[in-house]
Amino acid sequence: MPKPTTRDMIEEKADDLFYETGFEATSFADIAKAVGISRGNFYHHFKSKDDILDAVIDRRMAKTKAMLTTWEEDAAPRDRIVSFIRLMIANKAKIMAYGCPVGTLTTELTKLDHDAHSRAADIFGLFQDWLAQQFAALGHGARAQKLALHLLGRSQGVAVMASAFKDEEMLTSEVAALETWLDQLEPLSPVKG
Amino acid sequence: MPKPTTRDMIEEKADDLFYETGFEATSFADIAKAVGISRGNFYHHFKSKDDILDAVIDRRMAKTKAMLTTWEEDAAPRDRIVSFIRLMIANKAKIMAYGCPVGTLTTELTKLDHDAHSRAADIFGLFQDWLAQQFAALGHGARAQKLALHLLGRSQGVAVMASAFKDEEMLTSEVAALETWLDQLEPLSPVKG
DNA sequence: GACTCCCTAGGACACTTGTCCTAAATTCAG
DNA sequence: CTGAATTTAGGACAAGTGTCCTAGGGAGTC
Repeated sequence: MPKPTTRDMIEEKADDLFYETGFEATSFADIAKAVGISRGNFYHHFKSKDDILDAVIDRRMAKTKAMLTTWEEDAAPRDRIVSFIRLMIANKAKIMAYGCPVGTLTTELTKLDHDAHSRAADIFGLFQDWLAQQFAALGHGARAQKLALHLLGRSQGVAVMASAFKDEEMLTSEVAALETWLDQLEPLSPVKG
Repeated sequence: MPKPTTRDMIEEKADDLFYETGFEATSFADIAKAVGISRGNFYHHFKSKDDILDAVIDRRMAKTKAMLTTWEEDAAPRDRIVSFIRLMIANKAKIMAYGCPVGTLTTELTKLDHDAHSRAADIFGLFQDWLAQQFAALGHGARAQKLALHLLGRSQGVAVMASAFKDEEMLTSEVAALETWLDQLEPLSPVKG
């Protein structure tokens, strides 16, 4: 595989640091040290800190889209939704340490009154639309968007509490509860079959 | 009533600013301007920024305890829990603008790896214990703590999504769903009666 | 009035911030 | 190899950070 460009490495490390320590608390010096380049070199690749943030959000949107596509390998909409729910299990350690990357970034940008806030929220939009498609395929057309938003909210709540209390049991039991919730949704009248 | 001391005013304005713009993003200069005092004057009242944070957390804990006590004027545990749920309606505007004060502070302190993180999480602990008492009084003794944590998580999820999307409809409909959830909990075998 | 003590203002401090500039190093095309 | 373009390092910059110091103002007691 081609070796990553400096720009790629800046994006990658910035992505990690924004997640782990927050956007505001991450300085150019921190990113420079993580990448292993000089501070002044940034401005050849990004013209401002906000520019890096934009790139990180783009990057997260692209990765999210790719992940959602992967989950579509499961033919059954129900299983696709389960993939989403179990993402919290897969990312358990990071969620307990830093919360949800989407939720925490969006929340921070809201408080900073930052222009990029709505673009960060658009990542939630990607999840919501994709989940709504799956719920619609399960026969919940009219309330598909609402169910998607509900599921997103439940996930966010789990992430916030699990990281606040560093409580793995809470995370796993709430994930189980979400799967039960999914399988008990009514009415079940799939579009086809 | 006695006029507030300078220390009180610092705590109050710091509390507001930490909520509205975040702990890290709030500077001494910001607080000084809000209070109307000089920057150098702080160190007569607080010996560091962390000291102000400690005072703000103490203040929030005290206000939380007072609020929980107020809610106990309702004799019925069910109504007490409803008071908690409807707090999101009462604080709708602020929640949509800044999220939940407890959740967002705890999340930020987690990322900053700040010592006060666990003290901030203790505010969640106050809510959880109080809610667990109410669930226990409703006859859910064995799973009272778990139900309390579930309800806290649901609330956090609502706050995160409502502030991300600035979606008032989501907030009100999820609050209604929580009340439905509460009234459909089983088994209902109150301790007395 | 004199004295003490608490409170306040304002500036100095060392450091970090995001940003920008310049010059050298590197890469690559001809 | 030569020359142009890209990429890099390192430092300068003004502004802002949390912290600390000192001098004076104001209230209250003897």
